[in-house]
Amino acid sequence: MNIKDIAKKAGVSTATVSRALNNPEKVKKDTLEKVMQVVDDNRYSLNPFARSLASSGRTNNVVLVVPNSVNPFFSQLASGAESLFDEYGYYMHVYNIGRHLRDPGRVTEILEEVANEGFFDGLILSGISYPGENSPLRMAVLNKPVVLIEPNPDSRMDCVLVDERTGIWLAFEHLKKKGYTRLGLIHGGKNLDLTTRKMHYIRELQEEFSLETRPEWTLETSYDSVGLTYNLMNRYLTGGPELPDVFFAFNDLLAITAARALLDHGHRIPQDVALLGSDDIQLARYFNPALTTIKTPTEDLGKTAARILLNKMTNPTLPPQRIFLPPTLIVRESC
Amino acid sequence: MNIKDIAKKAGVSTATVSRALNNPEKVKKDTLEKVMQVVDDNRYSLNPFARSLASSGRTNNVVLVVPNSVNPFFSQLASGAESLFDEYGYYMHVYNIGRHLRDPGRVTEILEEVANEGFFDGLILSGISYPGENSPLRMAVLNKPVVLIEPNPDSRMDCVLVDERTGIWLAFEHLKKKGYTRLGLIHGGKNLDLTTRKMHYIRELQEEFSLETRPEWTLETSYDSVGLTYNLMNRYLTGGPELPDVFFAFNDLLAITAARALLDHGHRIPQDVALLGSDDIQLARYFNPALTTIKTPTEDLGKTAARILLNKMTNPTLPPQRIFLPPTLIVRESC
DNA sequence: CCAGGCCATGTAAAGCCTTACATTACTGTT
DNA sequence: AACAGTAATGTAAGGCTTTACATGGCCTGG
Repeated sequence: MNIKDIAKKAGVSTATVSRALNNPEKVKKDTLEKVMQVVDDNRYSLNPFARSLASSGRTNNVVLVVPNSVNPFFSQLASGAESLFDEYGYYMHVYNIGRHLRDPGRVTEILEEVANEGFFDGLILSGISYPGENSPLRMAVLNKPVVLIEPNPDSRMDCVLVDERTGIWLAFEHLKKKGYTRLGLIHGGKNLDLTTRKMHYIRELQEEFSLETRPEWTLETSYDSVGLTYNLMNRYLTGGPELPDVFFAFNDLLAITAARALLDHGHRIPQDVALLGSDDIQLARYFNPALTTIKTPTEDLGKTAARILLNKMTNPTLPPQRIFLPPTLIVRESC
Repeated sequence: MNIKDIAKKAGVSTATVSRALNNPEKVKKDTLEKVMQVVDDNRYSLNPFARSLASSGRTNNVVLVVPNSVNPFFSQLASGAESLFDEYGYYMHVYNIGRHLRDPGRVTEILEEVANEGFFDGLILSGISYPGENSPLRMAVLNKPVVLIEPNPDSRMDCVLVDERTGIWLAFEHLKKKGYTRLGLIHGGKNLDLTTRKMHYIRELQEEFSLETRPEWTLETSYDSVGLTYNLMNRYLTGGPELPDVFFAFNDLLAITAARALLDHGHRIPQDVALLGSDDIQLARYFNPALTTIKTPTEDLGKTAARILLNKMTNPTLPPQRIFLPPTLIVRESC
């Protein structure tokens, strides 16, 4: 069933059917009704591929790629971006690359395929380290506007990032003021971008605030699985190890699960061990104890990326920009 | 830049270029290299619309429509579905209909447009009440396989649902055993499907378990905004009202925010007021106090829906099925 | 040395729509 | 009644790829 069939049945030309469906106001009322009748009777709808092909390919879709859709951080980011896209008549879809994150080759491959499928006008890549300048991805994707959120800032692309270093600086200042000196670290995987970046800044800054770290106080768990995180924390604590003054968890999800394990082992927070999170996900505030955390302006991150992409889509020749958003420290109960 | 240009530059036919790009193994090595060189030099990629048009429209994309992507419930559901799609080589994108949920007309419109864009092979609709038999959506969507999660079960479509009634039954049994008789309710909006459904079952069952409800114990907040929920709870509690024995929150997010408000007003949980949630989102277990909740087999819901859709996509003539998944009661600290 | 078969490649039709331009049908004016 | 001008509709080209079938080259075995 295609537009020709409909045209024949309605006794009009294909052009008229096309107009009836796309610009009803351009068709006389009688004709319109006649056509629509046939369309409805046959439950017909235009073939989207032919449509986009013929009309040179606008889709009104954009996609947001996230590394872990279960982390509320990315939901919030998505929510921010979406609100803007929605306002401008775009449909935002999110694609989660999660389970392949440990395999950079596969990530590139997937992105490339998604890009090739290409049923969208623009792309936002969030929290994913971007394969270098000449990667096939880059080429595949380059025909469409792309903006990056929060990766390494050294590429030549549009990106919006948060200044993690000052986030950590702020947090450390707070720790020092409160008199903490022994710093535990909880991250979710040694080889992941997020981890290495934060680690880097920590090393850079710890001396300035006289914070001591130790291998036995730095815990490797998982960004994907809170279950795993809890178990690892649990096992660690069962040994009754000597604890640091404060644990810095690399995201709030980690912080919350760690908190629970700490609590379950009878450690009070913050009296016995303090806890510092990162991100300020929505629930951070409602958790008990409420989380002290380095707030990433999550919604803003999404909105800003969306704004850039929106510009880029209407005007593809715009030069790339790089926007830094400032983190803040939210002091609550846990630290 | 199209396949013809590439073909010309490489001195081969379009068919060869097409093969080089889609089935490299069908092309002699020399030729392949020559073609790929030109492709790379020109950063060329096949036009996805023409591609899908020519190959009669397979895209390897599926979309999952959710009503609220910020609720971890749906993230988990998505995660379940995705794991299966991934296994079978499909890319799952999620579309959040969130901010339009209060306007059913708009919801239909959006779904219809998304369906018309139609760059996917199948669709899962979750937690959204489905516009009746003859709605335009139905027609728009009907060309592709659709499966429904968790809506009203009376349509003629594939759907997977959880038996909410027995969930509530189990919970009420527990409440009775524990000696609670005064039941508070926290929902997120009077006119929403989820609310009316649960309300219905509650009314049906409360007598059997001698649970008293009262207008002043039933609180209307918001499923979308935990901030709003907290504020409303806060305001409510500030009056120092007489509290029920136990609050049943219609989802865990509500439960957690309510808990926080309760705690902030000095009510101990469960000693002063107990709290019962619904869904069993991941964090429910880690919250302090750990949430007693009616567990929806969330991942399974997603997986099952995915499985049905997968079948339906390969064999569109399959008759519609309806699968019920059982909820269970997870007793933890809050009740 | 030739028939038969396979491999690599080419040719061209098919897939379905949009839209510039051409044509026809009307309306209202003079 | 004729004409101008506008509104409605039709014609057909163009958008880009896939793929069935055709072709030609080369190899193998008899």
